Amino acid sequence: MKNSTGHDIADALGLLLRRSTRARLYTRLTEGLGEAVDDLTYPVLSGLARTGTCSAADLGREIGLDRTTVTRRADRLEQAGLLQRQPDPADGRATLLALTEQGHNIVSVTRQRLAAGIESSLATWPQEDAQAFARQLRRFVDEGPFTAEPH
Amino acid sequence: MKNSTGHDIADALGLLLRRSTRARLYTRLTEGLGEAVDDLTYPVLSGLARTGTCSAADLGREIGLDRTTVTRRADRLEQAGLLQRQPDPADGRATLLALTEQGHNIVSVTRQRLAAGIESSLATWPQEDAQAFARQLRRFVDEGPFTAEPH
DNA sequence: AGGAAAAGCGTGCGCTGCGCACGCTAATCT
DNA sequence: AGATTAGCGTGCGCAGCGCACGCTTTTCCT
Repeated sequence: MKNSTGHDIADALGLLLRRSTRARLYTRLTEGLGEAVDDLTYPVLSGLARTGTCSAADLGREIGLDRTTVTRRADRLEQAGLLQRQPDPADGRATLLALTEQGHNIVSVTRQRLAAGIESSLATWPQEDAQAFARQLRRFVDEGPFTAEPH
Repeated sequence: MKNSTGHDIADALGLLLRRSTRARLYTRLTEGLGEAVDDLTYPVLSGLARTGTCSAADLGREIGLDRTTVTRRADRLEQAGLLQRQPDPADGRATLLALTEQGHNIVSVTRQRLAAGIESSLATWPQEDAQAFARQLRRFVDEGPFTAEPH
């Protein structure tokens, strides 16, 4: 009955979440990338990079926000030239959101920043440990208790 | 140059954060625990369990919120009997926040829920893998790129 | 084929939560 | 002792969120 592993992980996870709230992490990652991209708009940018060109409603579902909220955040990003609205050629009502090249660049930069931070903090780890950890983390996240959607 | 480990971890981490935003996770964890405890008030409760009885200002620093915000959330928790205000015997101006027994119970329940969820998702793992993962995760979080405080 | 229902978008509006500024009391410094 | 500082609660303005509405286009049903 020495299985306190669940508690250990819960503790570490709690600490991780406390440290890297979306707000905190994204604020830090997007520092100095222009006024339009901050902790609120970045999820839209990043989500769009993940899904590829799509509608605001779809993107909203992806990142867990209301359609209208996405629209407004997208407004800011569009005005800054990071994002572009295109009429859907297949559907006259629909408006597609598409990253511009500049938008893709921003996402690249932030992702690079995050990966670099992680790698530098892994610098002292034996490489095989780091790789094992990466695999396990991936598996944990995929199978984990947070897999189910909000509803 | 095969070191894409940083990117792998960054991806998994991104997914994890997307799934377990404070709002989502805490909403789920606090389900059915009464009207006073939700994703907003729970961090106060949980933080107070961590720090022990302390002032609202201190607690605010701990959980990254403004003093006044903590005060207001604490109001709700106090009204529900989960938390109690005590005049600081050593300082006439100060007001200490202290969990009631009922408050401690709530925290226990949510922590148990989280640990149980994690353990069940680890059920298929070899025990030594799970323990190794717990150790590595703990180390990663402690040394990690998110250690530094916001300012 | 054509009218009704549904889907998609943007915007007006009310609600909520946050943090700053103020006023007050108590402690600390000179 | 008088002045400054620290701590608390509350009033207030601001920002973001999501619902509801009006509009256009598509889809469905007869």
